[in-house]
Amino acid sequence: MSKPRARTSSRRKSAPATRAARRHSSSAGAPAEPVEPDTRERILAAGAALVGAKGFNGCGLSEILQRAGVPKGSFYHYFESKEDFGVALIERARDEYLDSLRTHLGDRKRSPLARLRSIFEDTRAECESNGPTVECLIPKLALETATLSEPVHAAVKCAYQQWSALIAQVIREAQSAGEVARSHDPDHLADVLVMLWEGAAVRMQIDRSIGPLDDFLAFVFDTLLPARR
Amino acid sequence: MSKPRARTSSRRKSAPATRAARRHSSSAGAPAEPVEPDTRERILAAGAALVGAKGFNGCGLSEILQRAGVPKGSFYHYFESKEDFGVALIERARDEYLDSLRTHLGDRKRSPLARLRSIFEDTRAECESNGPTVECLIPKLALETATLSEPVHAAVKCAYQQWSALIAQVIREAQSAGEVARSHDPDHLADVLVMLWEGAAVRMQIDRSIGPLDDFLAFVFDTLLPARR
DNA sequence: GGCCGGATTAGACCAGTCGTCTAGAACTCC
DNA sequence: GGAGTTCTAGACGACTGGTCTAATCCGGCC
Repeated sequence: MSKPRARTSSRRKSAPATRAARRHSSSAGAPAEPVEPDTRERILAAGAALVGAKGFNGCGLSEILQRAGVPKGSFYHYFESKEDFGVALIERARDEYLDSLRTHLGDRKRSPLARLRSIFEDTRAECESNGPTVECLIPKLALETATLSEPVHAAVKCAYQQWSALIAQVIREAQSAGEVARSHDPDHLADVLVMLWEGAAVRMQIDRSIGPLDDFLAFVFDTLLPARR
Repeated sequence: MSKPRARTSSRRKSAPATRAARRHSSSAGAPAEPVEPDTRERILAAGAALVGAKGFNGCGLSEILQRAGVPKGSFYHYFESKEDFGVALIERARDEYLDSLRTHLGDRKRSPLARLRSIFEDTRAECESNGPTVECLIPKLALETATLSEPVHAAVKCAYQQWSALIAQVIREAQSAGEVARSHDPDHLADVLVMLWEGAAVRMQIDRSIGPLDDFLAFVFDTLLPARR
């Protein structure tokens, strides 16, 4: 029953987008793109939007490709299978998110606690403007496919570990700076923050309101972290 | 784009299960079902297992029906559509969970805090024995379909509100009994607990370990609730 | 017994699924 | 200019998806 499955993990094969096809208009949307993004990225972007909205199994390849303005034949040039595509989607979302995290956390002009706070408030602001529909792709894909596909599972797990580690690091700095009670174990506290944030994000989608994110911020920064002892 | 969609919300059409269903209990009470469970319930049970494992869009009707030993033609006698079936799935999971919650919380022989703790520890124990794969159907379906289907969304939302309300209630009792710091607002605290638990459940599936649930228990009952101030 | 009418089932139906495959266009490098 | 690689193009196939209509079952009624 199970397909043969071609072991290799994936990892963008090289730099396939030589010069990024100039012609080939057909692109429905993009009005003034300086250099139109390479095909692979276009597929991923369309996929992220669609999968975020309708789930991984909820949308078909054809739909994604049509939205990306890319023919089917190209898809299988860049990805081995839909599953492989899912992994790429997660890696992309993870890299994007972790990069933004590192940017915030590396801002030495602010105190560690302020930096920590900023990463959550930033997302909150984004959700406020884009509507609470903004989807966290990762938990979504995680719940939907993690039980089925080992590669997807691995990608998700890795994303969470890195995320937790970054938070733990800034907590340590905040403790050194005396901004956070030393009684908290940084690693456990980081896990708690990540879990709570995750839960808030899920709840936000359910309530269709950013209220849960506000609850998160209020609880974490007004109650939890400043706690004596 | 969107299908015509047959207006009526759903709500089990009447009493389709003529005799078969011993009036389809619904009042959880039903002790021992001598007669084999009615068809509708069999479909729901099979669906819960399969959807929990593979997602709502990840498994087809035929698969569910085959597992339930019910012919395909019968499905549309009991449900209007697959979406309607999804709603029923959620309502079933919600009723089951909330009932078990009420049982625990109504146990007057224990202190409010002990009761609160027991509902989480109970699930933890269950996950430990059944493997961490145990799926919370509700968040899964919520993330997967809530953006698409209004009825599903409503069912999920309702489930969370009731859940939160139950937790808030027992927190109030615990505060009256002096077991939990009064500085916490019961409603907000309940939301935080629910979010955190939700996040822990998601994380459990990702880590494939009940570690996150233990982190939850330790954090909530050793650190958060006993907090002075 | 003959008939009726609702409950239940069987299976056809087609749109849509993922994935394959062959042609050829576009570009690079010799 | 020509050879070779990369990428695009989209028809195609095998299959499954959810849905629905037409037939069957079965107990009750005259």
